[in-house]
Amino acid sequence: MRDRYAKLEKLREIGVDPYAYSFDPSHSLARAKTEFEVLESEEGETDAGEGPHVELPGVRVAGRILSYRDLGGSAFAHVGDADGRIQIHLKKNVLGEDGAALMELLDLGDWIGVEGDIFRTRRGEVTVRVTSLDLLSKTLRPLPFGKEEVLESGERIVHSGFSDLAQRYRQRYADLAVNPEVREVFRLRTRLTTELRRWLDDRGFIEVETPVLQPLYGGALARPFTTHHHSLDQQMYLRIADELYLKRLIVGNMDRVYEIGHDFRNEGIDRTHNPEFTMLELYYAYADYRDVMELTETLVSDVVTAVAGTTEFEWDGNTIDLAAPWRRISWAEAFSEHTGLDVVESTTEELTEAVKRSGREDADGLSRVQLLDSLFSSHVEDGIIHPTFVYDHPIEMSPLAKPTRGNPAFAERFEAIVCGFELVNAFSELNDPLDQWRRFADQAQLRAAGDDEAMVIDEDYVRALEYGMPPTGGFGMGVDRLVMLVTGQTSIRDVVLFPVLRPEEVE
RNA sequence: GCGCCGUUAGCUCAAUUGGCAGAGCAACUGACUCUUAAUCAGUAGGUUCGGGGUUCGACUCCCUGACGGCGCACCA
Repeated sequence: MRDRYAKLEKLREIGVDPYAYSFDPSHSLARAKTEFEVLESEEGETDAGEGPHVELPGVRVAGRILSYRDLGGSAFAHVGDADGRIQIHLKKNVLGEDGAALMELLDLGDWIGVEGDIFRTRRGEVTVRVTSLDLLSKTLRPLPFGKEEVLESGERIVHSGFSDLAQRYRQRYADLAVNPEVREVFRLRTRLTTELRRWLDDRGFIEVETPVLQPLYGGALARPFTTHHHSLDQQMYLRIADELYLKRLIVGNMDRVYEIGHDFRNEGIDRTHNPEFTMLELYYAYADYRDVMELTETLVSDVVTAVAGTTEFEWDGNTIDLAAPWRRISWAEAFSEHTGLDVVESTTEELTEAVKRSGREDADGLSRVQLLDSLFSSHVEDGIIHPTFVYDHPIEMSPLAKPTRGNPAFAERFEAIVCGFELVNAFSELNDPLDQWRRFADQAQLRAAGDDEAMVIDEDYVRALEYGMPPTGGFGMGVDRLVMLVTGQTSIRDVVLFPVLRPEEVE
């Protein structure tokens, strides 16, 4: 870095501002290249060095220097921007004295703007013959570039690239700058959320924003992040779910609503859990959970097709197909199939025994619900690879869902499970205020008994239900997890730009 | 929280049994005006993650701490 500080001084000495104020490109790098190729095909021959000499004159482009090959009197470099790269040819006798002096002071990573004509070199690469060179921003810290090889097939091989995971997450800016495939993951992520919105907007859903900072948390079973509002002198929480606010909107005659936003859960971190994650929740009037199942499989299947052109994905060694329809199996059936136990008939002692056998030592203190949940996660969920709706959960596990018609020990709820993790959770939403009150009361009892993930009573929410909520279906979907499936990433950290990490000291 | 593995130059990695800490790329100096993992000649670059210990001697062995990966546990 010391060398680069010296270059800063030299730049100022020769009258170059190392941090320019602006530049006005005529083309993005990708467009410049494409436009040249179109021109070439219109004018005939494209054979390198043969045929008519085609040029696209007067192009102004900008980007970061990715590679540099100094040949003395001239140099070749690759310049990259957000989604393209192009080779440039710098010649000292063309650039003149000032330009030549500037060339001497360039480093990998520097931002430059150039003007010139595009031609194809003898070796066949589309290249800008630079007539004017501007430094836009000097790089003081060397970027961790690898050496790059592009095979005839167009495949890009990086040698000794930037691969230390911790560093890549902490210095995502450097990761993005040198690893275009990382940029591609996040570009695809954005296309996916854009398509989700388009799909929902087309069907009359409206996007809303509900509070992230809440006086009470609810809508899921999880520990919250807690904070304090000074002037109200009140405990506040970061939301763990959007659910209760969105359903208040259904009460308020907003028939179809959705929200894409961050939820926060104060739980462990692993490859499918980041404490802050993106949830899509939607609710619509007059629907039950069967309707939501159809909506779910259609939505996912349509949206992934729109962004990836396929519903088939390779993920962690499995090939999965997200095309509708998805398999359906009842919770009780899946449970007895994989554990050999009956949900209703089994005694709490039998369940406790089974949990202990599955390797968990704290089984004795657990409630029946926790036992069932524990067995389900360890025996059933992990084994489900292909998209599957598991429906009709035990009602004690589902305090916001209507009882299953004709079978009130269960609730009209489903989870969509793919590759061993939960992608979607949905209900026929409970709209009976008296029943909802009883369910909250049951949760309060669990809480009193020491289950710190049980729900807290939300009296205002019950008041809203008293005003009447129509029959409603709704779901919550883990957007990060869908992005993981579509991009083939097996860690949520690879689809979150700045994942939660332990703090470090910056040198 | 528990277990296993890891942390060496800016980046990617070596270092035999405990015996002089090395390479490629990047950087720097020089040569070269169609190169593309450019090439050629040379130079410099280190608190071997931190702290403690064993030893004549520690990158290497022991203890401890930090950070990371994987697995388990927790977790809609």
